[in-house]
Amino acid sequence: MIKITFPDGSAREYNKGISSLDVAELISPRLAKEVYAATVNGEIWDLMRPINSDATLKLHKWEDAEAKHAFWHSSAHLMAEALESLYPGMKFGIGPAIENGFYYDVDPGNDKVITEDDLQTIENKMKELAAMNLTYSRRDISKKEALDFFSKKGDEYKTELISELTDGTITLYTQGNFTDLCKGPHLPSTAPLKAIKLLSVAGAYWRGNENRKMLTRIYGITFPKQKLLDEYLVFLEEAKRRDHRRIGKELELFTFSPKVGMGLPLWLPRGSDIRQNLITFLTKELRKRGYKIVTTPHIGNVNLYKTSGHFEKYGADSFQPISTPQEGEQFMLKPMNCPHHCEIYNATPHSYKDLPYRMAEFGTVYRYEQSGELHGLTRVRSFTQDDAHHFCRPDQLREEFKSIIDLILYIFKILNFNNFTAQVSLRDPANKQKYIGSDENWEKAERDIIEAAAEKNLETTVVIGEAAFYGPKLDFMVKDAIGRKWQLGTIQVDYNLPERFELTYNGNDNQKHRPVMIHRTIFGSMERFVAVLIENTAGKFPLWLAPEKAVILPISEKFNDYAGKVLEILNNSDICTLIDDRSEKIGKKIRDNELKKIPYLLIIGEKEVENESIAVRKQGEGDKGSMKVSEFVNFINSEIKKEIAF
RNA sequence: GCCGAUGUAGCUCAGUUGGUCAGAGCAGCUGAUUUGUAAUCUGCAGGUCGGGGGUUCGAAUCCCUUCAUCGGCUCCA
Repeated sequence: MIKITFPDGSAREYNKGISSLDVAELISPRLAKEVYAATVNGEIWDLMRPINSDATLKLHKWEDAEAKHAFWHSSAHLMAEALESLYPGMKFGIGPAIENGFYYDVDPGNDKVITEDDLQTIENKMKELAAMNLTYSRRDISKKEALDFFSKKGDEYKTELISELTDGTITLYTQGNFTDLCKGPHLPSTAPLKAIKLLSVAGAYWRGNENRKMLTRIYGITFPKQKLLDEYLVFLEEAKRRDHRRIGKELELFTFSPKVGMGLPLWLPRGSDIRQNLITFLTKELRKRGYKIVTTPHIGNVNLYKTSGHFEKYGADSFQPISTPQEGEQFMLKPMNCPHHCEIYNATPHSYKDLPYRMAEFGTVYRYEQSGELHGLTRVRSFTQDDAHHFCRPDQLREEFKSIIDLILYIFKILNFNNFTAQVSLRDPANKQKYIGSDENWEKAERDIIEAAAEKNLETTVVIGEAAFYGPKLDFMVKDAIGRKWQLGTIQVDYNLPERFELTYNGNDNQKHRPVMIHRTIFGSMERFVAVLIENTAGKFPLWLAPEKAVILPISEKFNDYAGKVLEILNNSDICTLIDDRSEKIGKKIRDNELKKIPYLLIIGEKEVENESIAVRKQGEGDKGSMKVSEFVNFINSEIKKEIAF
């Protein structure tokens, strides 16, 4: 007998070799139907795998990520089986479960192409196979056997993977006629794979290496119930409706023109107002916190970037230097603001008493992003960073870093950004040539970041190898409507540029000392931030950000005169207001302006003219009763104050 | 940059296998209506079917090329 301990601490005895599924079955047959994987002694296992010694056991139902993982991983194998039967000779790369579903990378052969038109056929085949209730069986195998098996099959991708594995750790899984290299875990059988949907097909480099062959990646998702799949598909549709590219067009916020150039956003008046409202707000906040605002040109001499090291690192992949009629002069569109800011620092002498020097600029930069990478406002070739550089003494670094974390959290809170994650990005110690600067400085900077985040009780994930080439960083990430992750704010420690630009300050010992530099953004860029804001709010911006606060709707043309007077009063009171004096019925005007997401609709008819008032309707909420115009002015101002005063 | 797909009026989309196929709704402009909380009615105008080239008696439809967009990959100072 062996003892199995459950998560609640209770324990029971079972026969040696019992499977997790049998344990579930003994607890309740219904539970057995709902579990998809198990964690045995901290390791995720197949339900069928025999437990041969005392163990802790947690059974995973659909709600658990572990269950979904096994479910989708088994689905990937099922898809592979379907593909193999439909396309004999197809070769297989890898086919993992992902956050939402699974994919498989396949090589259909040189003259074959799989397109979205083929997905239905593959899907049907999967359904057919799933209904056969095939069992997934696990087999330990030696490296040699594994290599023999897959080279016989002609699957060079699998043999490549196996050749890098250690002997004794290799397992195969088989269901039906399909056998795959896999460490599992899997479902007991294909029976639970009831609702199947293949979503898209895309290209993906083998092993993520752009120099290697491009395979075909097929994405799909499965659920144990059709209802869950239907809900997921509805969710995807809704997400598409929140896409900032779509809303940006509908609400006339921004556009792109092939004539101007791809990835170069054109801000329309309404989008520009939102952007400007953000800038005004943040500028005010920065001044309160001791920042100095500076302005620098959009280009800089090539030598500036040679000094900074950016030219060597990124010169070849940038917009190429601009030549002038004068021989030998070359300028670059500025890809970042830091070198300019270093030279501003150098323009005046600094005492240790004056540090930290916090220098901020809404600086527009230009980066040559690959054409296939451009994406709405989130990935563009020209964008405005809410950039700042803190020049401080080494002993101030920790506090300075923490104050920036505070600022970012404060701004996110005002904007109701709750779903961000914080990521500490460190260098890859195995790949030091990618970075510049001494080991000592790197280690110190990494320590400072980790400790500052910890002192601020910030929950972070640590990612090795994601650091900037000059220093480690703390990034704030958010997800867009359809789950893609974007980096917004970032805080980066840099010992390198101060060295290269020979920045100094006078210490209390009257000697020259080297300051440390912190690069930081809060929004990241105005473009990306507004994009995320659009998707967060679905275009219904908070009052203080809305381009127009109100629109006046006269019930008929008879009231246009009075409406015009109200319009003038509101606009003179800095409450940006529109008027809709078309010869339309009031219902139509309300509908049209509701759809424009203007926060307040002010209806004016006979009653309002008589009482010198306005009937206030709040967007999305309906009639709020009538008010005097002056009352409305006060009301709007106090509402705005509530939104941005914390 | 790479793989695949898409590109028809300002917007959303119809246009079977090449042969009155250049259409609809919304938006716009006309005129009528003068309206009380999510779509009043009439009429008009709008596109060399992304651009260029080709096949054909005939191309929105087939082929080539180019530009742009979309989904991924790679990249992201």
